[in-house]
Amino acid sequence: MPELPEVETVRRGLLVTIGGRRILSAVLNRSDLRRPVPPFLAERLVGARIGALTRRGKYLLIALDGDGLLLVHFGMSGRVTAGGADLPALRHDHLILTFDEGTVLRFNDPRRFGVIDYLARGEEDRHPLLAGLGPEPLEPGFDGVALGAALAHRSSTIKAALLDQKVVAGLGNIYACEALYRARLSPRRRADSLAPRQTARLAEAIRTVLEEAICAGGSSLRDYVQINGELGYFQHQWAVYAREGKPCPGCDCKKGVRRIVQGGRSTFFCAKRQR
DNA sequence: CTTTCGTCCTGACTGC
DNA sequence: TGCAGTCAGGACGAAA
Repeated sequence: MPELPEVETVRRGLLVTIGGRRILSAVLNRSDLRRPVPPFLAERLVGARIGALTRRGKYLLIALDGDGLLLVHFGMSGRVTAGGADLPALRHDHLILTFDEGTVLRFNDPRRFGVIDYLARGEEDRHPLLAGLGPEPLEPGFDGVALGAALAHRSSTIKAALLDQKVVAGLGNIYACEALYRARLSPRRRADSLAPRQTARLAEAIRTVLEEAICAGGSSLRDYVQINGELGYFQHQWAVYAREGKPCPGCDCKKGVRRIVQGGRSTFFCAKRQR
């Protein structure tokens, strides 16, 4: 479930471990991920030096000298770890990169919902996976007005809308639930029913929950780890997610946190506090 | 156009 | 202990 904070944590970790390094070897063990990995990927990577490391929504973009970009999406179970050459190869290590000075980077994804792709620099805006993405919630332009515009004329629930990457890039199930809790908005509200002050509150809640999660190194539920293998610890700060029946931290309601299913996804919320 | 639903996949967990 | 069944969920494509 790597969402924006987890991808951002990986990006920052990679900055330190592989920034400026040269790729000595690239081994692609299997290419049948969510979409096929380009067959020429490995040969393009060998010899390349790592340039800028950026992120768009839940996508990690690793620039290579020359004119290429390595695009990585973690899907459900993807993880990237960096270590020495002594680390044993694991099942589901789909891409293994060895760098000068001996660092070994592994992309591991048991469920293979992840994506690895290669694109030319300047193609970012046209790439099918990136072209339709909504605003970056941590960029300055993201506020209640922008969010309100994205939610206008949407009849779906606000919860479903927040999971739509066209509305805002980077939220998944965990942070959508947590942001709605912080904004005191019911996940069952129609997306287009929010008043301006409510969209402002929600935009601010999205921003703060993501920032706090990044500070905590992300949330570790089952699969996610930071690139050094350590767990994130934001899961200890969840107010509602995966806390069905437990007391809501913000009020004394008897029922506690409730779980409902929306669009096949679990939603956790406090019916008293969120309206 | 928007929205919903089924699908992909494997590991962790539950219940018998 | 073992095995079958269920569940989790990001994003796409098809259908409504």
